[in-house]
Amino acid sequence: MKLAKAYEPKTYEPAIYALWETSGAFAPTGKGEPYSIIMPPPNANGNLHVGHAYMIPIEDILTRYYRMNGRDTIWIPGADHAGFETWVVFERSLEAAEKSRFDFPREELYKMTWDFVEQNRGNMELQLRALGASCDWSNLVFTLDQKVVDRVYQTFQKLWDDKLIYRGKRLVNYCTKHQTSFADIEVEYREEKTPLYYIKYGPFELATTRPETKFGDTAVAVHPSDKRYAKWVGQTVVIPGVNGDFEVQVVADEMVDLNFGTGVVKITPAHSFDDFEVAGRHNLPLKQAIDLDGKMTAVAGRFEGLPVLEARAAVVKAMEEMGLIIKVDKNYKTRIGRCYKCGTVIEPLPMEQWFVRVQPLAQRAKQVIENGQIKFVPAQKGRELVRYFDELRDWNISRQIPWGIPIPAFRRIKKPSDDSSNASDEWIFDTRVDKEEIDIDGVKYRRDEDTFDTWFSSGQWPFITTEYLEKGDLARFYPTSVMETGVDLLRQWVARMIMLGLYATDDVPFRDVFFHGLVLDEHGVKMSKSKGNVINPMDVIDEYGSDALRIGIVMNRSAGQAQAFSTASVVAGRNFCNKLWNIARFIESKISSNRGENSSSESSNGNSVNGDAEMTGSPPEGHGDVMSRGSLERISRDEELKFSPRLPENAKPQTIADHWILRQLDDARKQLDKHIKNYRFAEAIDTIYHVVWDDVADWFIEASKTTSQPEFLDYVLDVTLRLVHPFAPFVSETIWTTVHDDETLLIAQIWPEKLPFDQEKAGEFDQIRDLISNLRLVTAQLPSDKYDLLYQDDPLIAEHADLIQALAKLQSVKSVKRGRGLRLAAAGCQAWLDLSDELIYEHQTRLEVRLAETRQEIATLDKRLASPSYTAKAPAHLVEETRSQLKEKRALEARLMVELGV
RNA sequence: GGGUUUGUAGCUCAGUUGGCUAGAGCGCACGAUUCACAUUCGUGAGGUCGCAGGUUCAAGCCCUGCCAGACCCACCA
Repeated sequence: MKLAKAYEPKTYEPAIYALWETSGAFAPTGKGEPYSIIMPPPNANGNLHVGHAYMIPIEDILTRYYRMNGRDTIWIPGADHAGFETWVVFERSLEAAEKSRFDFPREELYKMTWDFVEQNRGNMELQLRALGASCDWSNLVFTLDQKVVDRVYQTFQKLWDDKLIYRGKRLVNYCTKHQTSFADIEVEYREEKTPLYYIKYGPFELATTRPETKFGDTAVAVHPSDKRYAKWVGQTVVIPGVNGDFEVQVVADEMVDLNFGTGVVKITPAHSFDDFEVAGRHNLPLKQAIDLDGKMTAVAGRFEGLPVLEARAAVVKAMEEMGLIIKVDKNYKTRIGRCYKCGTVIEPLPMEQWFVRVQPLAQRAKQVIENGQIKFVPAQKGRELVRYFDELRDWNISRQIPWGIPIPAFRRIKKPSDDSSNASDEWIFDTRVDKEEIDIDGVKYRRDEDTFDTWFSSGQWPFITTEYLEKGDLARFYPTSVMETGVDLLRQWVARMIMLGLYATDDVPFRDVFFHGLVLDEHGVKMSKSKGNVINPMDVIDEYGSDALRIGIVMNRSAGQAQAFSTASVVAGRNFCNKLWNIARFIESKISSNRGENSSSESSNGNSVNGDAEMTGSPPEGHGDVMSRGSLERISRDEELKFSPRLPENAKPQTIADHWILRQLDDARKQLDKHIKNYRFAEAIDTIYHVVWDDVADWFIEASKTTSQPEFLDYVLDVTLRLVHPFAPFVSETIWTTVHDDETLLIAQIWPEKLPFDQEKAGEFDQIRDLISNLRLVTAQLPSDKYDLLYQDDPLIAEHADLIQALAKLQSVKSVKRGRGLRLAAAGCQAWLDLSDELIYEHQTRLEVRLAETRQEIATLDKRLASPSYTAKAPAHLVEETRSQLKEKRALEARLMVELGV
């Protein structure tokens, strides 16, 4: 059978994923301390973007790591109905069919959107699988699932009963095209040029960019300390306008900037957020001049019905004719809010909406963060939230799109005879939202047509998905262990989860929060469709493999920081997988040749025994072999599979290299534990990358070639695969399932515990390594040739002569009575490189440089130790360290001097 | 304007409570190589850690100021 030289991810990944999924390995075990992560639900009918390709690996590393550590682990996937995103796409498809939302009742629109989503659904879930997400699919939650709706209604009712919900006329950011209001964070502000009109305004002059809102003016404001206008404050003045005279009050308010324009501001409470606040402070009436279609209302008189911009032009013209315009600054620039989807200018408009009285919730959330009950990574994000909670204003939870959870509220239909003045009595809570009208004791009510802000439901996500309040099977996973999400969702999502979690469950929704930063393009520029610099993670997987993408994207990245995507890192990730693959190929070949001597029929598929073929067999066979495993009952998660390092009697570490590699792997294990605990994923990748490449491959495997012991090699591979698995699950599992014929899966194995090694022997290998490095350094400078190493009374060299000869590529290693040639500067050895005088002479300059460097270092250390304040104040162990360093350097200096023959 | 954050090798970035002789990947230079891997191996060059002060025995890390960039919030009618 042809030997596949390289690891081909595409050949194995889908089969490996299917194997995991069908084995039941993703499900919690019900044993051990719970560990839970809830996946921020990707858009159900969208595609994953490169941000997901960062988020999913992080969550998967955590999940796999804690699963291997014997925790009762669940990672709950989700799918988001993506209210607004989806609605925009769907509405565009309606427009394409020359239809509009106004042609259908709400139920039908909802159903149509549902079907639309259904058609486009599934991609996202396949892509999560391609990324290797080991999430529990059986517990996937869609944001419009009945259980979500039920719980959201109960929370709404609780808020309602606690008088934390109210109906208020508030200015909303309104897009007249989408016919919906937006949260502040959904409005995009851009600096734009717009004329600033200086106008005569009764006894005043003032500047405005929006003359058409004049019909909604109910006051003018001046600064309280402005002497120029003090006499007017409190009076009502008559303003001649294009529709005749009208009256406004003069009020004094701090919001006015003394130095801008004339220091006088016209107040239009219905169409400006600031003015609305001023109106609140001074009890000013609201006059609406613009309606929901962006056209002038009846208060505009003869301008009624004109769209805003036309009205502005017409009003300006009329004012010019009346001589009310003093001057126009055409180069004036201001920030204008626009709809982030369609670019329409956002109008501040007064609307009746549902609001959550948010401060009581916010203050509680703030307290929890200040008490340290939720750990933030990076920590400053917690402090940012504390400030945010203090400033947070009441939360508008109404949205005017049909694609969402209907608000369960009905308003009494007034009869002509009614004279109801108490507004709060008109609304009732009722969940029969499928009915347009309901009848209670002969009184008819009409439902609110609005839906909830998606953040209102996703803010309850942790306790909804775990069915905590319903005391469901997953309730033990609440609060969740960690919430992993993007920094951009700190306020809109994380803040709301904390507030609503505390409110509904009296507990924090999660213990830790980890924020990942934005993934930028290769040049550090934000990705966007319009710029055409979007990287599709599926293309990357296609070219380099899933593990490569995962390593490449997690490598060189720190929490909360926006950082560039690097193809070079993905390439490094792919090379790493290939390296691991080849380590396994090498070890497998040693094991199988060993087996070949002892037994005759070990192959599980009945083919002739050939390790290489088994390991790298062409895809159909490999695939079949892989697929034959993994039914649920075949996976044993029981005690006997526990990793207690299962070291066979004949696989004990023997050589110093054996002890050394166990020490290196054990160090790596400890490092990985620390890094994962601290959410330092880039460092963890770095650790695993180097222990596998530098230590296992470059030193241990190379050393093992002189004294091969297959059982021990097998053991090293076993440990290595376990350590690698959370980071590169596909390649590690592919190797595991191929080299083991015991039906186990790596995903269900236990993380290594302390490894058995002899510290002293490991140290001896360090010495040999040092000598080999030294030899390589010297010979690299010499003409390419093979040289002889001579040693004198050196048992360590004598014992490991073969190893040194092989790794340093020497011609021979010989014991001599008296050394000659170039004395080597490696610590604690009596060795010479047998060189001619000419070659020693050529090498001398290098040695001189090295000697000078060493002397410089000695001087530095000397100086440090000479300072009495250092020896007195620095910690004793550091002073001791400095002393031993100095001693070493002095010894090196002496050896170098011997080499140089000085 | 308020706040956060970044500035470390040619590029992308690490550097956890100050102990560093400042690291990694990629790139670059030189050399090697039939038999696990050219997606390889060995060796090396390359940094006054944005600038200027300060604290300390010791500063890439702490403090102050400045320069340059990014982001968030608020916003002038």
